[in-house]
Parts: sequence; structure tokens; C-alpha cells
Amino acid sequence: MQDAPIAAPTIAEVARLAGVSTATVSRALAQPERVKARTRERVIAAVAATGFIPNAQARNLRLQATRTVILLVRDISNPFYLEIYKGVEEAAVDAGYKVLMGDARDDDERILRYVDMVRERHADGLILMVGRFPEALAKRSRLPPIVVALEMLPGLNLPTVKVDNHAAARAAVAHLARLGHRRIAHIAGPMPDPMSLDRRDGYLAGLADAGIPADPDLVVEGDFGLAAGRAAIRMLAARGVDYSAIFAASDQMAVGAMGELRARGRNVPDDVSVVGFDDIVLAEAVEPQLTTIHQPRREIGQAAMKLLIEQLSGGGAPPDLVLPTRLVERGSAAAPTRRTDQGW
Amino acid sequence: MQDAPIAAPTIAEVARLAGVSTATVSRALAQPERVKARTRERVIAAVAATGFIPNAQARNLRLQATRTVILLVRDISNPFYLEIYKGVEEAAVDAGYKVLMGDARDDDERILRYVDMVRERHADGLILMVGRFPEALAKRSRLPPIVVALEMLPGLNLPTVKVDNHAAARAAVAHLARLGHRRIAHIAGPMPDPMSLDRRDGYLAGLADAGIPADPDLVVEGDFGLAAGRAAIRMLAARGVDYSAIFAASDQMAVGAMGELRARGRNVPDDVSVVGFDDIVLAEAVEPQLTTIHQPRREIGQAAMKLLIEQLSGGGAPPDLVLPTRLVERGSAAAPTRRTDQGW
DNA sequence: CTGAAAGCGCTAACAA
DNA sequence: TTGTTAGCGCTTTCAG
Repeated sequence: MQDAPIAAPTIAEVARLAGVSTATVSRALAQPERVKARTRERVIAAVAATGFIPNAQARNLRLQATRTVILLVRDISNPFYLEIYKGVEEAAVDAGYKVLMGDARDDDERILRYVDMVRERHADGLILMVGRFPEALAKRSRLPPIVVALEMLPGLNLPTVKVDNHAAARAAVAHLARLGHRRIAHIAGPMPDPMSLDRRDGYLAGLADAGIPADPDLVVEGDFGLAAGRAAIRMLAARGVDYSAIFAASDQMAVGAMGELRARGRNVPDDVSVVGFDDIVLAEAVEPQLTTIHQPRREIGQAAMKLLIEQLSGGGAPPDLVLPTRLVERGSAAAPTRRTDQGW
Repeated sequence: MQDAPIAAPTIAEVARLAGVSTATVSRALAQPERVKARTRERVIAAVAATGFIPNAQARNLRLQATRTVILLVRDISNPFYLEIYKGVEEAAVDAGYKVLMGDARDDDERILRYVDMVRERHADGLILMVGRFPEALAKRSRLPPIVVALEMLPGLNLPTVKVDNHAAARAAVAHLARLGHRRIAHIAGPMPDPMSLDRRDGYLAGLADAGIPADPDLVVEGDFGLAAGRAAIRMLAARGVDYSAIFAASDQMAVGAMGELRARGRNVPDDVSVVGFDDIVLAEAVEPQLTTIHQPRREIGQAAMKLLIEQLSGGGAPPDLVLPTRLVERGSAAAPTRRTDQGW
């Protein structure tokens, strides 16, 4: 024999106790000014007496909304997205929304499943931080409310919160060039992916700015992860190319590269300078601390959520937003020493 | 003028098209065997024709469930929880559940708010990964379905998936002792917190096992974060104590400590050996790679979710679960050199 | 095997 | 200012 669960009090019980109709209770709670003060007090008292808590589910069904949004990210293991999530969540709770986080894993199947959650009325809209958009979705006539953050979904023209990847990468390379580096390698993100492309092109532009000829052998590709950074160094070594500096398209890759360099007896920054991208917490944790491009993640998350709410509140597609990045100089990039600059 | 949004097809439209009642459509979809094959086919066809997708909200209201659970963690910035989340999410989607992640920030207020989300019918239950439980909650007569993961909420007796922190810490110290260390410092977690206490006591037990007298000066306290690891080294230095090895209660603190040690010109593992706890991705990213206690995070998350589902499916409180940890030896711990062992 | 009808708990026209 | 009433879209008795 189990205890029968005590049913939660409903609005009807409150109404009975207060001697009013359920409509009045609803109003007293949602639009207090539309109810006479005395009535309101009676309702408040009855609410307290019963311990009534409005059933969000019923409310949302009636309102045709879920007050939930999905934050779908490339790879949830990447702590980069945690700060974004925080920003999103902050803006969300302020507006009475909940946030579901989804892990896309670069998999069309999973992306599709998450996007369809709004058709199933699990959520009202999505914030997309993925580099791809399934064919099947792209040709759909009606898409759910979406805002894209830090990514470019080509041909889709969705409201976006962005950062100028090209300019930021260019600035990173300019920094290295200013320090005196001429052989600057690039660990790029996965290709072809607009974000990776932008950063790679920014790198190229930075090289051109400094009058340094580009060398394809100096560019390797990774998936933004730690392991890819290590692999990149091995790849560069296998190619037998020489370099005194590296610009990586993500901090994770930069840190992976630093580890591999050290394992190979090359010191950072004395032998090789490293500049990353993102400014994740890890950047400050490693020794030497990583010089990198700071992205205002918290603000990006907040902005994305606000754009989405705007859209959900009936405003049309809001305008795109560009947030500023900045180079933060720490210990991993320094002037080259003669020795490594000549490739010994 | 805006486009009138095209209303999503409801079960009624499908019923009309198939020439059956809504009840039959519902059955055909949920319990196909209870419907004649021919009827079922007609329904399936009508579903396809209309593009019908069941409205989860209405379904859940009717079913008195939300099919959503909340994963409430100590500190969402800690990537440790990301892997847990992955495990939880995997087990969740398999069972048709969604996962909301919450950041407790060690704040009663926030914890309370998240727990109350199940009273508001935003979620069906919670997985708690927090070290505290608000008074206000503890004295409540009816608690929502909860399972605790990796934490001990004293006096609460909630279903738990745990790990033997005491034994794991003891093994870590045994490893260091076996290597020849006698002056082993401990960077403990926040006190008093059962998890921190268990690991600290395990450290003490390990010392005793090796016949090493405990020295209170060798124990410092942190909050599990990166910065705390750095601070711990400074604290130890301020105390002027000597040590050849460190056992940290978290990888983040271990890595922070390594960074600070290096900044102070002390090499790991030549001058100081370091052992961490958790085996987060970061442990493999740093150089030298961190010797640490591996926790099966993915499995922990999955197990917690399964226990919760069991509970939600009407089973009573499921039994506790203990998952195994293991020491993974990497480069950060080695035999002491004479020099540092004597404290020079 | 299928249909009619009730109802999950709430909000919002519409009327009074 | 308040009450009556009609749903939101679904599942599930209860009859047939």
C-alpha cells in the first residue's frame, strides 16, 4: 500500500476558498490592477492557505507557449559554450524562460531532432551554435524561431549575433608580426566552415598586411579540440616546415599545441609563440598563460537570448548584432629569438 | 501585414481525414496493437498527409508529467559536469526525457528555485550534484523525486550514485608513497563538505598506511576551482613548509597548482609530483599530463538518470549505486629526486 | 475494435 | 469589477 500522493491544489480550490471564480483568481495573480483590492487580498490569503502554485503546464498549453528555448551547440564538451550558456540562462530567467541545452556533435540527425522539438511543442525556439544546417531543414518552408550565435549558416539569413572573426584573426597575426615573427603557422578550424574560413582568411590578410608571403604548408586543419592541437604540431613536424609562431583558431587547439610543443622540447614562447582564439578559462590556467582573442561570451549569450525573445514576442526578425573582440596579451607570445627564427 | 501562422495540424484533423475518431488516432499511434490493421494504415496515411506531430504539451498535461528533469550542479563553470550532463542526456533521450541544467552556485536561494520548478510542473524530478540542501527544503514533508550524484546530503537519505572518495584518495596517496614520497601535501576541497571530508580522510588514511605522520601544515583548502590551486601553492609557500608531492582534491586545483609551481620555477614532476582527482579533459591537455583519479562521469550521469526514471515510473526509492574509480598514471607524478625531497 | 465524452488546469472572450 | 463559458490538444474510461 502506497501513500496516495496529495494532489497539488488547483486554482479551483483557491477560488472556492476565496469565494470567487477561477477567472478572478487568475486575474488577481496575473493582472492585480484589474481586481478590486479587497478581492485581491482574499485571493492572496486563499493562495497562501492552500499553498497553491500555478501549474505551468496548463498555463502554457492555454497560452500556446512553452517558455522554453533550446541552446544547441557544436560540442557540449567544449567549455567555451558554458559561458555562453550562462549568458543565455541569465537573460532567460529574467524573462521567465527556461533553457534546454543540446549537443549537436556535428550530426545532422541530432540537429534535426532538436529543431523538431519545437514542432512537438517542447520549446518555443532555438539558439543555434552549430556550423551546419541539415538539408532537410533548409528546404522547409516554415522554420521555427531561431537565432544564430557566432556561426554563419550560409544562405539561411537568420538573425545572428556575431563577432568579426576575420578582423580578429587579422589582429592576432598583426600582433605576431609586430613582435617580429615572419614564419607564422595557422591551425585552422574544420573546413569548409564559415567560421574556420573567416579566421583563416583573416590570418592570410594579416600576413599580407605585414608583407609576409603565405605558405600553404604552414596551415593545418583541426576540429577545434585539444587533441587536434597536438596533432597539428605533429603534422607540421612531419612536413618538416619551420615556424616561430602559431595562430590557432581556438584556445583548445592552442593549448593542445603548447602541450605537444613542450613534449617535443620546444619552449613557449622562447622557441615558438602561440596565440589562440576564444579566451576560455583554460587560457589563464596554462603556463605560460595564453595570449588570445577574447570573445565576450556572456554578452553573446545574453544578446542571443534577447534577440530570440524579441522574435518570440511577435517582433519580426531582429537585426544582426556584432559584438567586439579584443586581443589579450599574456605570456605565450613574445619576440622571436634568432635561433628558432632560423629554424634550428 | 503579417502572414497568419499556419496552425499545426491537430489530432482532430487527422481523425477527420482518416474517417475515425480522435481516440482511434491516439490509440493507433500509442498502442498500435489495439487497433485493426486496416484502420491503423488509414491513420498512418492521414498522419503523413497532414504532417501531424503530436503536441507534447497537451499530451503531458493530460498525462500529468513533463518528461523533463533538472540536473542541478554545484558550479556549471566546471567542465567536470559537462561529461556528467552528457551521460544524463543520453539516458534521458533514450527514455524520452529532456534535461534542464541548473547552476546552484552554492546558493540556497537558487537551489530552492530549481527544486520548486517541479512543484510548478516545469519538471518531474531532479538530479542533485550540490553539496548542500537548504533547511527550508529539508523540513518539507514531501520532496519531489530526487537522486543525488557524487554528493552526500547528510541526514536526507536520498537515492544516490556514488563513488568511494575515501578509498580513491587513499589509493592516490598510496601511489605517491610507493613512488617514495614522504612529504605529501593535500589541497582539499571546501570544508565542511562530505565530499571534501571523505577525500581528506582518505588522504590521511593513505598517509597512515605508509607510516607517514600527518602534518596539518601540509593541508590547504580550496573551492575545487583553478584559481584555488594557484592560491594553495602560494599558501604553502607562505607557510614555508616543504613537500615533494601534492594530492589535490580536484583536477582543476591540481592544474592550477602546476601552473603556479612552474611560475615559481619548480618543475613537475622533477621537483614536485602532482596527483589530481576527476580526470577531466584538461588532465590530458596539460604538460606533463596529470596523474589522477578517474571518475566514470558518463556512466555516473547515465546511472543517475536511470535511477531517477525508475523512481518516476512508480518504483519506490531505488538502491544506491557505487561506481568504481581508478588511478590513471600519467606524467605528473614520479619518484622524488633527492634534492627536493630534502627541501632545497 | 471503435466512438462519445469527460477532463488535465489554466486563461480570455464575452456578458452581466 | 466579476462570473460564465469555451476551449488549448491530448488520452482514457465507459459503452456499444
